[in-house]
Amino acid sequence: MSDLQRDRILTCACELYLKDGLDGFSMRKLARDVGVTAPALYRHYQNKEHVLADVVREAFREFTAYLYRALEGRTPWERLARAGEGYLEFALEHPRWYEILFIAPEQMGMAALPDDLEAQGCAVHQFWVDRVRECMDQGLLRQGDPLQASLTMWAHAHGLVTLFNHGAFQVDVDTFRAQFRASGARMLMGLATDEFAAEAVEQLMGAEPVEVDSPTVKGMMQG
Amino acid sequence: MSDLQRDRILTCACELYLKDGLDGFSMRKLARDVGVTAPALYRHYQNKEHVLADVVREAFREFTAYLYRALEGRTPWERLARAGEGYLEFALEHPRWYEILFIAPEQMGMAALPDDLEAQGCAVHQFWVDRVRECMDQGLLRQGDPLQASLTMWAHAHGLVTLFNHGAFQVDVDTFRAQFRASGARMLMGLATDEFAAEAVEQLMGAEPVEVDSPTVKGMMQG
DNA sequence: GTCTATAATCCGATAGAC
DNA sequence: GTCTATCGGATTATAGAC
Repeated sequence: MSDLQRDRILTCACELYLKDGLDGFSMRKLARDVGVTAPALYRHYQNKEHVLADVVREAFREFTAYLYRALEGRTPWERLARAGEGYLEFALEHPRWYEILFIAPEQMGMAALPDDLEAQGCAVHQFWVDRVRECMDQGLLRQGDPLQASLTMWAHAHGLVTLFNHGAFQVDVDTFRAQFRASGARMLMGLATDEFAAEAVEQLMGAEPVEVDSPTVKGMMQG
Repeated sequence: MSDLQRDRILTCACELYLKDGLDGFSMRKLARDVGVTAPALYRHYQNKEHVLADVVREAFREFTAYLYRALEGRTPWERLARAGEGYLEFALEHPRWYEILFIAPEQMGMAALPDDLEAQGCAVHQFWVDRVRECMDQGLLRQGDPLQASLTMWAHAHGLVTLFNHGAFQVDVDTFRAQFRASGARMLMGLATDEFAAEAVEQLMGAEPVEVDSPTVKGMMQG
């Protein structure tokens, strides 16, 4: 069942995407890179959309490889910290791969994400929830909903790497790595002073002890 | 020096961008909406790039209007909290405006951002640094570099709204508002337990008491 | 200032010969 | 399985008449 030519097309498609981005990706360019004419591609792929779906699958393979190395850590904290490092390194070393994980399916000409890709996103998010939960169980992170806490951490990390990759910070990569860690440390320690923290939280959450419903995370990515 | 037709074109351009996004924006569509043929537009605008630059200027006008209302707050904390609310409401009510503030200039066919837009971004970022600094001065936020702390808060907020607007969370808007506040509260209070916080920070920052260089923020947005 | 007409490219996808 | 040829569409932008 192996289709060598299809594999060759996918390889070229990934290279083309990494080189020119989603906007610069076209079936005609892809055909040129493969060394055939454009119609020949349609013998192996139904259309552009299906090619891009395979490219996203490759992006997930790369991404999870970086993340799951964190499981070699021997303590919950080590695993969480290594997962954060892996997230950062992936985003820095492969910004185009990182980008396509968060691109809306409509931008790729899809009505919705294929089910298997949606499932991949859920699995990655579950990985984060598990890393947070075991730290809570050990008393390293404050008790609470691990899903909520993981969203806070994820949003912070995603925001930082997105802003950096878009060039909003004029710093070199090593400086940014230090910033990323320092900012993570501020999140763990808290931005408010001890005296003000309780009051600030109360003002933000309202008087009543709030229990926000857990969101259903559709996938880690791509709505 | 008023050019009424140019104003009309810009109005239609903003409506077209808000309706169809950057990908769906073309000079032909714009001409159709204005009620003229495409070449007529080039009497008033040099090219598409210049039209889009004016659209981004409008986005900044809207954005700063939301933000600067926060200055009506009577205390530093009230001003900071209101700024956060304004940021959230702007991103929720005008996701397309929010989006274009962070789009890379190359995606709009520009080599770089016009100087005045770059300056707008810097001004907005300075606004945030000022909100943080006055809270530090009052002992509400931990002492430190206001620029660093503001980046942590900004990344967190940007990450959350980006993920929500891209549809990664399957929650309604009101639930997300509550999540946004709750997540902000977690950032102020800190994710780690009091017992673990110091150790975690030390492990993240290294043994030596670290002073990360302040990044030069090129503009709040758009590298 | 607006028009018609057009240049010059690009795109995804298909029909049908070989 | 690949080719040539082509359909049908998009785009930015310009030349020149009115």
